Amino acid sequence: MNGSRTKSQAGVNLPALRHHNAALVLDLLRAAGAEGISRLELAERTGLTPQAVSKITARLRTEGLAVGAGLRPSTGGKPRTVLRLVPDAQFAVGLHLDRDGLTAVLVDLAGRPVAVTTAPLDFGAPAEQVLADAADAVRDLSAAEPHKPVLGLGVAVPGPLDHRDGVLHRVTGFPQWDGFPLRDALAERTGLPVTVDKDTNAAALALSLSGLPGDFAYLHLGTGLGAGLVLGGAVHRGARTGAGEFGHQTLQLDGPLCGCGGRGCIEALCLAAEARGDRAEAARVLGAGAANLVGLLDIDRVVLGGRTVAADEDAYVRGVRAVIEERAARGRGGGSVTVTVAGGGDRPVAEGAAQLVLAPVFGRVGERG
Amino acid sequence: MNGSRTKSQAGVNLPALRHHNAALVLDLLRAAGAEGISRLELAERTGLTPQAVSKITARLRTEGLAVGAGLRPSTGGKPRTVLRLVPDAQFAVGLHLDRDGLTAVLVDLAGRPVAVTTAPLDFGAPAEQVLADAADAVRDLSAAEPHKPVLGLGVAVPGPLDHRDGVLHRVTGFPQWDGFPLRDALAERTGLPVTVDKDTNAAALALSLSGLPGDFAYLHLGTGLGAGLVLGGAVHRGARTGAGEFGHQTLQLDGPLCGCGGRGCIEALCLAAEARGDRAEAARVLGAGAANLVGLLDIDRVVLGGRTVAADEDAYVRGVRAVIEERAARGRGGGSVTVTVAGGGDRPVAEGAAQLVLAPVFGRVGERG
DNA sequence: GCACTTTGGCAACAGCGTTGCTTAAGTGGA
DNA sequence: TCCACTTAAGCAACGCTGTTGCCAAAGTGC
Repeated sequence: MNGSRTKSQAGVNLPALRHHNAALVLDLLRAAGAEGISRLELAERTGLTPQAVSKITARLRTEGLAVGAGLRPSTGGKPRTVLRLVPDAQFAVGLHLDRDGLTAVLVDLAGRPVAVTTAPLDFGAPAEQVLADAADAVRDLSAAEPHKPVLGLGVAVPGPLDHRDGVLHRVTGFPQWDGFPLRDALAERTGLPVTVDKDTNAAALALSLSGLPGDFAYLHLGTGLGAGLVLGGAVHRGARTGAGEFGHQTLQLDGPLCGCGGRGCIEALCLAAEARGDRAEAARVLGAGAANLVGLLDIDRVVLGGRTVAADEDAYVRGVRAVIEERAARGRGGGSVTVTVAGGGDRPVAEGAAQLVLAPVFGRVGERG
Repeated sequence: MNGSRTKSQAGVNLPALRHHNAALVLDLLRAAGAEGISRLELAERTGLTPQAVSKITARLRTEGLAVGAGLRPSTGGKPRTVLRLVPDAQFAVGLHLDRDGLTAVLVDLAGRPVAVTTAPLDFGAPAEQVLADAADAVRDLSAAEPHKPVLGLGVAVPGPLDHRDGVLHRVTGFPQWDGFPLRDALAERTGLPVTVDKDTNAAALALSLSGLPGDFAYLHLGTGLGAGLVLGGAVHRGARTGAGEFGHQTLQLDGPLCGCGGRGCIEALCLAAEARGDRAEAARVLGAGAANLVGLLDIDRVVLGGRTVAADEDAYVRGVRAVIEERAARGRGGGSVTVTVAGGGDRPVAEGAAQLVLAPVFGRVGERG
């Protein structure tokens, strides 16, 4: 109930209250997974009374979003009824448009993929062609569950864009997309509500909704270096969806020239080390950037991903962890920061794109969303 | 209504809804200042119906928090009644404990100081002595408005701490404060509810509530270098209130040794340049760090403050702005970032400390607060 | 002076979570 | 086997929220 106030419109009336509490309960059901959760646990976690939870879950059951799933062992009285989300009540489509390929995935309410399509893609081709290919993939995928509602289409793209109106800015190397209204164009072709976001934000959202606790940064090292930030439990996009520009942070004042025109950028240093086979140095550079980020934002975890990291996960995790721990030892000895890798290569990006659609169902809207 | 979900307890019932909407209206009244705002504008801004706003403002008027303040010019019908916050209905005390001095300020609901006290302070003295001095200052100040309620005491301290339980961690150079429960100790001695935060966060909060729009970073360059971040309209504190560790970001890999034990920290580079009289280089270094931050978080504005900046505001603003603009020109040409200075030296810190108490009244709670 | 516009309060209302109570469904000792 | 006890969950009444429909108040302008 906090966050930006600048645009206002934050007044809450009864329908909004009802929707909020229902989303809250749905989110807890989702987090509980197949094991389920009892009404009384829901009441305890939400701060609502058990009776209120009973009413809310009754509505969810009539809508087909929740069902009973057995009983808990008795603790001396009537056993608790366990409630569970019905994952295949609704679906969402995620679409990852990359420079050289397209991945589309149909996920259920629990975020699990039920159908996947991949296809080569020339992102430099005329917009009409790219849009047609994308719309075809989405249409094929939607047919996989013909009788269940598809809530919408989430799209992850590499370049800078405006998350609110879904208009692309100039994607590096593909000037023809500058100013292109991708959201509206795809909405028209697919007939679905469309949400667009950066690929790193989608990956971070997928990680956040997959149960990763606390605040974290997702660092993606592939052909470039970018970051997705989850702060206060929500994806931080910034005023212009530009947050996460990590690769061109200056890490070496007056250092070697980078392709962006700057000097001493993390991306340039890191990829140069990788190119000359010095993986330890690449990891150390990435670690220094990660440590900067950890200190600045006081996050709990750093998650590494991308093709370059996937090639030698251990080396990168060890190298990054070493730098962060060394710096933490010099500062306050407080909470330890976890360094892990995101498995699955680029798959999380497409799934995260689908989560752009599902997140609002569970009350998980980004700040300034 | 977004933000962290990990700790739950986010269920909203009718009293919570009422409180939220009342705080929302109060915040708009505060932002409108002495000019006031009409019921219909409030309705438009909140998304509530005019009748709901009428009910809410009627309650606020009976509580003495709002009053009518004249009429707007008619636009062809009955003129709108303007409502205005009653700033002296309630007060809050802000306390800034610095290494060598103490500043206490009594502010009204509008955040305006009505009484100020400064005193020398030896932060290295025994805790009992420091607490007694602080409590005395607070008591004297509260007496300035004897018949009006003082909502609480906000305290800003230099070192790392936990904002939630108000316990200090080891303040650099003052090991005796490590683990000291400052919040509870001061609450006992003053009889007021106490909120504790880092000095840079307090300054950032003061700037945010004083009407600075959008997201921004406050960079404080004095004896050290720190930052306060306002993201999504709220102060970002991070998991352990440690966010804003800016001075020891690595900006020059393997650069000169810093007092913290690291190499190439912004603070070391910046203060070294300042020490040898090269102010342009100091500003350039600060600008490089600021540009990193702007890119990472996609913020709208950078605010500079602190004694070192105050000594030559123009040089720092120009230097920082130059680096940010140069880097923006290389990236997407999007929204321009504003670079300004926070006037008033250290005064905003004490006022921001008081705002720690006032912020919840206006529904302005930090994430994970 | 009268028609019109706009503001804002009054009264009735729908719907939210809460409270008080009852029923359902177990455990465990006599 | 029975019965007292415990715990879970629904029913009914309720208080309070913002909303809706209506009307009085207070201006403008022909």
